[in-house]
Amino acid sequence: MNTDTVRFALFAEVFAALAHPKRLEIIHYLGEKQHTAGELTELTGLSKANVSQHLSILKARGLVHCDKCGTFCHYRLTSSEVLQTCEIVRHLILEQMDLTVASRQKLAEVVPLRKEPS
Amino acid sequence: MNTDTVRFALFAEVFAALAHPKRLEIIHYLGEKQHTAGELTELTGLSKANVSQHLSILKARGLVHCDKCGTFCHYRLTSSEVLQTCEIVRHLILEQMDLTVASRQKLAEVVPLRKEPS
DNA sequence: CAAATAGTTAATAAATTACGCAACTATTAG
DNA sequence: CTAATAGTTGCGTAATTTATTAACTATTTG
Repeated sequence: MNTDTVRFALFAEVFAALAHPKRLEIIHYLGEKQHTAGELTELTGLSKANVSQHLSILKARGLVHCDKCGTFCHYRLTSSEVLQTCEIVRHLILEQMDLTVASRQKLAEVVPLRKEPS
Repeated sequence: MNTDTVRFALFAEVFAALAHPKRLEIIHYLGEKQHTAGELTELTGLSKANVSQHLSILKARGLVHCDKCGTFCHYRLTSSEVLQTCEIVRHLILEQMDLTVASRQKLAEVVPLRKEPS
């Protein structure tokens, strides 16, 4: 197993942690301010156990950090770069949507689109 | 299904496309210059079919674009933001490594680490 | 100490993803 | 038209991921 193989696998693990809608939602809430596991349970509507599992995945990949305080676990993002990553992907998605719209308009110049019933 | 649910799902799909070592390797090669599917087969050491499957996932998520030219398919990254995303994650990983080293050193100040037999 | 609260962990079943193989399409060359 | 080349697609199986349930630890409170 060469160095690059390990490197790509490491990257893939971080991306895999981000590859779940509910984990992204958790990250979104933690981007605003820190939250306890219980608060995230309410915010996401998931079960306590499920939130805990998601948080442990995010923690294992170094995306969130946990401060234990009594019986409460205060979670927060480890770095602003977590949100930055999401922000760039947001641009990517928007670009792609623009492209879709653009190519649809281009198409419309050749074959006029029928107005869909609203 | 509310708007945010859809939004997080969309993000998750893009991250899922990035959550595979070989797809990241493909992105790495495409970051240097465009390549045909056949070239990527050689570069990655994967089977032709497998490369094609990975490329179709990357294409479906809008990360790569394909120009067909005769029987050849020239693939390229759709945007420099694909590499930017990887770059930020690289920082995240490095930060985390630094933290690991730092906390290990901090620990060493209290409880001297025994040298492991090499 | 007992009960309540906050959270984690383990086990399992369902769903998803990955990959090899074979069959397939499409383009080019003879 | 036939063969060769470049690439894609469908399918079966193995591996991984996910969510649920129940059981668990740890801390606080009465």
